[in-house]
Amino acid sequence: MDVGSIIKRLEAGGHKLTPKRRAIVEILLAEGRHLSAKEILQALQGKFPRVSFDTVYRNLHLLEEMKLICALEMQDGGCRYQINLRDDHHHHWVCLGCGQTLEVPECPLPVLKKAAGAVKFKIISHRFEVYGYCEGCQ
Amino acid sequence: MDVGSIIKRLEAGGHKLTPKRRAIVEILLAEGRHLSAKEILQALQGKFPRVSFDTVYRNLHLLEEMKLICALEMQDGGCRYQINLRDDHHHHWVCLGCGQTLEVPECPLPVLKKAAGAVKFKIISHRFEVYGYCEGCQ
DNA sequence: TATAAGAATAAGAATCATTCCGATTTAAGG
DNA sequence: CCTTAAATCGGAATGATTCTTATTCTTATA
Ligand SMILES: [Mn+2]
Ligand SMILES: [Mn+2]
Ligand SMILES: [Zn+2]
Ligand SMILES: [Zn+2]
Repeated sequence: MDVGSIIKRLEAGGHKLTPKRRAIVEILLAEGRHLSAKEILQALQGKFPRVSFDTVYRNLHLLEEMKLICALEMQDGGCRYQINLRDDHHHHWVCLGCGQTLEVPECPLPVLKKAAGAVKFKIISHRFEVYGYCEGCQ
Repeated sequence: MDVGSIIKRLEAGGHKLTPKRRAIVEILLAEGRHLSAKEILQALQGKFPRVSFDTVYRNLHLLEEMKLICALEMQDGGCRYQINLRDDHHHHWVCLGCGQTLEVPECPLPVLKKAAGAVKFKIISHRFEVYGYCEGCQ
């Protein structure tokens, strides 16, 4: 993922390319790890001292909708965001030490659905995250 | 699960049996479905008009630690609580309509760990919930 | 280049679940 | 009954996220 292809996909979706929007993407690309909304705001304030939380969240929601970033729900309920390296639906192992993530090879839902068998339940959404420490942080 | 066996386990754990603690257990048993902290507080205020949120959360956390209740994390980030019908670790299908829950037969984690194979990652915790509509609510 | 329309933003208030605090009360054992 | 740690109260504080209104950009089109 690079700035160019992300911008291309934003434009294809009919969204404006504003300086703050571009900067948020650049910050996420430059950092490589998952960042909280607050961290993104602080990084953004380097270039734009008057930027607001509202702008950060609005853009994060947009980028998430377009599947350009992954939103990771943390143990404490907060969210962290990172550039999406894949196009398909997937989950993460999240390192609580360094913030690195590993991607879970397969979503466990299909297997469970098969196991549930007869159970009639219309699935709307699901969440699955694993928290711990990567090799380097143990 | 009945009040008696829950009280027995609280006492075995060295915890006092206070009127509010007992009432919270009774409310969860009587309702059968998962309740938010606010709903529990409101029900509790029927008997104890001056009870506080602090008391509700303190007791819910205690009951959860003792595995007497399950805390379900909802889509919106809030939590709901219900009497734990099983002693082992498990997850839930949560009906967004009626609040009913179905228990997932198996935790997907062991299978994933095997699939991950060589990955060295010290797991601290994980979350897995499925949201949707049960047969009656579809 | 000028204009218009809609998208995006700023600033700060509001929300809402949850936690924290210091003062007071209470359950349970001896 | 006494003692003491545990539990509670009342309300303030927290912190992430959302909302509101006025204002400013972007982009397309004339
Ligand atoms: Mn990912
Ligand atoms: Mn359960
Ligand atoms: Zn999945
Ligand atoms: Zn599990």
